[in-house]
Amino acid sequence: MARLALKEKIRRVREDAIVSSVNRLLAEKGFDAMTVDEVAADVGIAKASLYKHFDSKEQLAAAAMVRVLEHALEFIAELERDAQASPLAQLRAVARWTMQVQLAGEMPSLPAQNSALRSALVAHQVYLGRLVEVSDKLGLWISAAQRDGQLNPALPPELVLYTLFARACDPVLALLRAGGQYGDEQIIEWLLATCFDGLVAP
Amino acid sequence: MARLALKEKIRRVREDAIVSSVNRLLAEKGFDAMTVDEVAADVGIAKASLYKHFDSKEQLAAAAMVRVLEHALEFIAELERDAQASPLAQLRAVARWTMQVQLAGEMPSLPAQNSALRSALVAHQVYLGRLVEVSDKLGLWISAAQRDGQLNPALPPELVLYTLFARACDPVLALLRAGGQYGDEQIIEWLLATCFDGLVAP
DNA sequence: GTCTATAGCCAGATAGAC
DNA sequence: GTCTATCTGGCTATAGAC
Repeated sequence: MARLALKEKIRRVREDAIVSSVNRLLAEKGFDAMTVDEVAADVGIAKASLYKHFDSKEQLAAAAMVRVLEHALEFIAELERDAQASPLAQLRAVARWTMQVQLAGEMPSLPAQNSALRSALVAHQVYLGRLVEVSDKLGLWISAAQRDGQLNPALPPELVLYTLFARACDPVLALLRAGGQYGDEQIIEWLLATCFDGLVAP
Repeated sequence: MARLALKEKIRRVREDAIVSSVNRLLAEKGFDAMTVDEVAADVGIAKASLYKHFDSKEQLAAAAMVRVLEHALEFIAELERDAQASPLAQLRAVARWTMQVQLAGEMPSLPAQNSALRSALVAHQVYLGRLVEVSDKLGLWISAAQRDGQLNPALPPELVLYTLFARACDPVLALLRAGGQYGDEQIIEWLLATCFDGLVAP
């Protein structure tokens, strides 16, 4: 029994290291440019060993997405402890968090059009489950903020949700940073402003 | 002389057909998923003939981008004829146009992270020239709108420019359409609203 | 310039020994 | 489960006849 548990622990640690490498490489180069050889080299194991843990490149990407979603759920759970904050403030905090993750080079970037990847993701029960959890949590805040008159009630809640998700992989972040003129915090504040308050004058 | 001009005309028509196919395929599947074989089959010529016109897959993509930028410049030129319109209205019109192009399946989608493609693009003089032209035209309107107090003057003009470019390939558009509940015009109006006025209540 | 046929390469996945 | 070595398929690009 103890030996089985130990092996299981070792397996989890190894898979955690794999997912960390995948997560970083996905953030750096994107799904298509990332190769399984690179992942194996980065982890420091042979490619064949990788395939003992994950069946395909798509499964690797799914595992990375699951990790990100679980981190998001942890962050959301922390926010929920503060019952004082308004729903709008909570949504802004989540958006800020996603931008910080992106600037830290830890947000996997998956092509929306890769069909093999898409079908693997929609068939991935764990991924789907986490995605629904996050969507439900955010959906509650969105509805509340619209009832309170903080968010524009004319917008469908799904539009608000998709917009927040899209800001998590907004290319504007990387473009502004590439300019090199502004600090990360300044960039995030500006993007939050354009996301929630728009481009027009206040 | 006449024969040379005729051959030149034929060449242009053929290359125009090629670029049309590339443009559509890039919009449908993206750069990585598009294969040169598909392009050749779509145009109805052999792959080797394709390579007589364009040196590489990257050059094909660049040609498609040049065409889109030239269409944008034409649209901007039309807008400039209406001296009555405010700079903000002009920018909204441009943003609406990019979304219409996207929904029509005519907006090429290039991965931001493909390095071979990026280096080919930054070395492509015609592409760079058109990109600068569009940026300059929009930059004038952005500055004017900020002076008028229509656009938030606290935002750097480049941030506004990047934000408009990003809306031209916003995944939210496709997500909302995939839901199937709303018409294209409705979707565009909502996205324009979130882009310029933000998510918060008016 | 157009075609058929193929070179050359690379990346995902696997066989089989240990 | 880990490794080395290899298979396999698909893709970009080109050779060479016409």
